[in-house]
Amino acid sequence: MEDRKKDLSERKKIILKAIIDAHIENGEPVGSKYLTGHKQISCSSATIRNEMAELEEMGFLEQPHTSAGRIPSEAGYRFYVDWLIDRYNFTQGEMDELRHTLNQKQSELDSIMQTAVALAAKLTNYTALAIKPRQPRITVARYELLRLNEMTLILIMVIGGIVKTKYVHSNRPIPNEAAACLSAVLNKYVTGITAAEITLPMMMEMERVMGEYEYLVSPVIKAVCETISVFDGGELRFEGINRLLAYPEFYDMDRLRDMLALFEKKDDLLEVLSEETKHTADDRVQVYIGRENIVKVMDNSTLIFKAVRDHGKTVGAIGIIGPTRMDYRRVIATIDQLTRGVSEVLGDPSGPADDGKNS
Amino acid sequence: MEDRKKDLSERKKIILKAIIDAHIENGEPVGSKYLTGHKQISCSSATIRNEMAELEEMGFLEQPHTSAGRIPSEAGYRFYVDWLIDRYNFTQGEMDELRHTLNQKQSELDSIMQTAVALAAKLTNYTALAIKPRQPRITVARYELLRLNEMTLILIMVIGGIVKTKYVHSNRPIPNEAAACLSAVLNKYVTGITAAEITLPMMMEMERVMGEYEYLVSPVIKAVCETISVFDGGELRFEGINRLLAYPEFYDMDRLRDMLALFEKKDDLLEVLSEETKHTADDRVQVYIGRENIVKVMDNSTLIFKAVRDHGKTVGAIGIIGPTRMDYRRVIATIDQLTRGVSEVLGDPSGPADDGKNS
DNA sequence: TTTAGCACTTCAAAACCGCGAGTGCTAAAC
DNA sequence: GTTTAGCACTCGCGGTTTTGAAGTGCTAAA
Repeated sequence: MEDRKKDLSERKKIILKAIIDAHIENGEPVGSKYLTGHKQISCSSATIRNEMAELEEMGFLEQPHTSAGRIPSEAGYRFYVDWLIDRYNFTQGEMDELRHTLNQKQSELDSIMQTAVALAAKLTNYTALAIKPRQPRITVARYELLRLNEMTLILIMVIGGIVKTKYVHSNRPIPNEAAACLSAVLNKYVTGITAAEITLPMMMEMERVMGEYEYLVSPVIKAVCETISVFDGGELRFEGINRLLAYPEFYDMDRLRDMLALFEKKDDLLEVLSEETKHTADDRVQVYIGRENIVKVMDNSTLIFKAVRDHGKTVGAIGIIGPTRMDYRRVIATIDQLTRGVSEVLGDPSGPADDGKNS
Repeated sequence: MEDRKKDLSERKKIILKAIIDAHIENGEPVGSKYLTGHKQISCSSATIRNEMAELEEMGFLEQPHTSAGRIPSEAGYRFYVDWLIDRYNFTQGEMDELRHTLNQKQSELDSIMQTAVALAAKLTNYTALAIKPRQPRITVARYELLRLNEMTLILIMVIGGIVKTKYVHSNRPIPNEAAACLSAVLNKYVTGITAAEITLPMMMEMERVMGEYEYLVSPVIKAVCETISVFDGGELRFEGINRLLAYPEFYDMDRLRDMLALFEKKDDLLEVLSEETKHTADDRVQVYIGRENIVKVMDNSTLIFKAVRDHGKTVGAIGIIGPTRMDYRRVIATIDQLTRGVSEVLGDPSGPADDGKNS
């Protein structure tokens, strides 16, 4: 990797950066003449043309057609993000707003993520997403049952620090003491194991212990399994979908439709993201440019996200999605600060630590 | 109202209906010659032209420009929906699918609505929406507190048949017995009243009763209020946003953007819908055409929805949103059947009753 | 190695044009 | 009085042509 940095002469780097900056700014192909005005470049347009031709040969630039300027290729953006980009500094005001908004609603992870993702959309003006990754081996830490009425119980489960509730309807009246009894049994037999690990002998054992209330075991266990399977399914939430339309690259109806379909189907993207958020141990902002994304629809889009940690454990991720031509500097910085902020609100000490380099 | 029906001669009605049917079908302005082929119309194109001119004068039709055919005006659609439309009959297959899908997931209102709205989008091929209306005077029926760990309680509330949970963090250790004690106090003092009705004297009284645990009262009450205010905020969920793009009337980027923004902001629409769902006592499918909608963005769109009742109480609504030119027949029938189906699954006896006329 | 000059390419927007659909009107027919 | 045929007129749509600007690659000189 590091040697690739040396592949380019200093002047080529300046030119490449200037081209990408300009293209990000206005979205149009940039020509040699335009760069003449750039302060760090002091050669003529002809020289720049030669350099550009070489940069194209190397795969960092491409031409929509002869006689248009150059636009960055995916490799170009990749090089830019990896080596050329400089750090974006938030103004104090922006930082304040960010902190303030996040601290507003001091409560569940869910609502914090919701605020954060809304903020991400607003600050970057791209479509933002919040990811709750799949958790294939999730277990219940604790059960509690309440008797709601004659025929209905409320089943309360503490799963991965989150509380989930579910009704359980019975076809026979439920005596008052049955609820407490059943919670005790559940807590004894089915804590710390996954849904798949609940075996028939276990259920029979529970029914034996429950004595005359054995008829409640089966519906409750069914409810437990259902809840777990819904919970570990992961979740993907979008905010600011309409912001896509602000960018000419999404003016193509077909692409737009595909994109919206992607947003609605969620499964594909969730799959990918669950993998990524789980595996990447490092705490960097992840940047996937164009075809680096596994989902075909996102060929011309960039996905940027970073995991949110709560006391070292990955509990989700926040990111944005937009055209490959995007303001990487600002977006990367925003996502970085935002995830830090969320961790902070969650009380994670590792939050404010700051290293800055990103991949 | 009824006399307006007489305003139009039988022939005019046939012609108007034919025009609207044709326009719904193919989206293009329909001319006099085209109607000659219609089976119920047996006069020449010239006569039809005269009739059309009169219908235009009355405000039921309009011309995009001279020398184009006519398209229905909003008043035209309104008349069509009120008087001209005939009933759409589902095939047995369609009915079966509907029932079957709805019965799949026999559980919470939330997930039933989710299934229903997905089904609505699929069946109609328009964007579907599920509404949980605002409930300004919501009260908690029952409280329960669990001690999660040293410093945290889980607050469980039964609100309007739904269970909500929330963490309460304390700054002092919480003894085991405090939870039970506090639930008893909550159940005694703050059931059946709205958040606004919790007064300072009441809180002081509770603190007195709680004795040494009085430091828990304030954070818990705060949590209660927060939860209530979030809960009665109402909810609006969309499904199938990408289906908008299938219709040429949304090919205009600006309109599309506005529409998506509407979907994200939700507040406006929720406001309107909460009002409507609450006030309309009757069990009809509601149809709002074009500028009949209070929200300006929806000028060229139609909103169709119907309340979902659970044992007589309105618990939500399901609807669709689409271009003014839409297949009213099918959509109205679909929404009607769908809400009936949901009520049925919820166990509401009034569900399957069937009258059919709609406004 | 850099630069000025020039011929060439390509696309985008504007201008143009003909076609066809559909109308309104008038006058004749029923 | 109502219906119909006929006709002149209008207007937008789609395709083609024209024009112009932008930018390149190459060559030859500095």
